[in-house]
Amino acid sequence: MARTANQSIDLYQTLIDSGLPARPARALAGIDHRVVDVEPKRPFREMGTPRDEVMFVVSGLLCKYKTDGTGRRQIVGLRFPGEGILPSKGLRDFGIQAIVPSRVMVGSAADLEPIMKAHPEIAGFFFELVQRETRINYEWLVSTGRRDSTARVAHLLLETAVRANSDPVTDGLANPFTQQQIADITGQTSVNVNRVFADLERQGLIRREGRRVFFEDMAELERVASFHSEYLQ
Amino acid sequence: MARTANQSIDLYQTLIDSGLPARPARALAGIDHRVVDVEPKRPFREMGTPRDEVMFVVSGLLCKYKTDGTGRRQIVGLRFPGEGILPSKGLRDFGIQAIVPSRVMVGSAADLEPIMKAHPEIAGFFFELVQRETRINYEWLVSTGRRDSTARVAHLLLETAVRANSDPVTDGLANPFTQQQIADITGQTSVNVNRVFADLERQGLIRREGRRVFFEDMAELERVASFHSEYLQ
DNA sequence: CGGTTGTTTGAACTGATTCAATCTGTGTGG
DNA sequence: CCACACAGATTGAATCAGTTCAAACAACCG
Repeated sequence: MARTANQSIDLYQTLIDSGLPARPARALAGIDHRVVDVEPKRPFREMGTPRDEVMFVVSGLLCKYKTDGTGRRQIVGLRFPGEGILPSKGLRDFGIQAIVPSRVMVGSAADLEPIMKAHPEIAGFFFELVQRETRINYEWLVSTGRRDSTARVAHLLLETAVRANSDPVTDGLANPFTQQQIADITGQTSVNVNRVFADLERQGLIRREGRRVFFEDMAELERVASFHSEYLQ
Repeated sequence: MARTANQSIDLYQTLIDSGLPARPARALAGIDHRVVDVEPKRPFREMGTPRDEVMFVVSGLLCKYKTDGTGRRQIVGLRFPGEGILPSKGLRDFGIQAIVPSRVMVGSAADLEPIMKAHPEIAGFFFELVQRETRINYEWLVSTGRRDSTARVAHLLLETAVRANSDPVTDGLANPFTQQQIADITGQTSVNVNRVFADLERQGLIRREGRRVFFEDMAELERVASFHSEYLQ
């Protein structure tokens, strides 16, 4: 049960920033937990295992993924620092993997329960977290269902910039994804994602320096992506 | 505030069936509410309106939908009888419409709050409801992102049969959707949905009598759809 | 019966996939 | 510091799944 004051403070601050009052935030951040370093490329949690853990991402980036009948992968959710994966009854119907090397706080659902009883605000807090994820999910569904490939990629970039809390115009977005991962999120092939990136750059909407992406024309980018940030709260 | 004993008993029973204990179920079903008849084709709730209502579908079928930049519609969720739409902070980022004529119980979030305080089990109950919807959402994301058009339609039919609680082999599934609506769910065009239906029938996987669909080869249908019912609980 | 909504079909087209090859950057060991 | 390996990015050509447009057909309903 490794725990450092530093990491707990990070989580506490994150919870506060997410709108949880101080007392329940302290209780939640103080829960007995491990801090795990997760490497990309190897599965962290497999599909079909029990969902008896609370997780909060301290740093890095996790994804939830599923696989269709023919083995093609679809990433169904992302978890940025401060976001969590809550426990539930039954088994996990998704796998969890890191996109970049990540640090994750992992506690047990059993330890969480008494704290939720003692601090009823936590239930409402979790509820709002889940609602936000649902809104993101809906937006992803619109992307994969109705937007063309350019709009999908642009939308993901804009969403990532907001969720990663970066300033993509001046600093550029430190794009954490490989083109294959973007394909797995947006429901395309990596080949096409590559062509979309080239298009976006040719049109002057973005500029690339290695993985880093600068948003050269934010307004136009948001227009082609039909991106409206309100769903991120 | 129209309310009949009959309808309240329906909701009560539904809540019980969904796993809520008797006392909180009675309290929840007894909340002050209207029973609204919703007609298809005209919007019931518009996007951008406050999410200050609890709704439970008594009969019929509702959908949540969004629209992409070019006005193309994507249905992002369905609500079968016994399923609900919970309140949240902020504005609705989706519209609500009926697929078939529906009866909906509508209460106010303000009335819900004291009842949730008095019956803490309700929070957990709601949480599990939302988790189930999230699992369905993930499955839809895999469909629109990775499955081919045949698998998408087949998957929707199988999911609908389970959620509508019908026996699609002997009785047939009373398919509530127009082909345009199936297209709006699966991210296709109605023309292609039509061709997929014809294909499925030609392959002997389904048989159609008007809107009604009989599943002639359940095992094969589940295989082509990569459908595993566990995510529906 | 006429109007409306939904289904079916055909033909042309196109966005995205597939397959395959090449290129680039980064890290590793000698 | 170079040679090599490896992962990821890029490009081209052929193919195909699904769209688009347009028209015909069927079912339903007042």
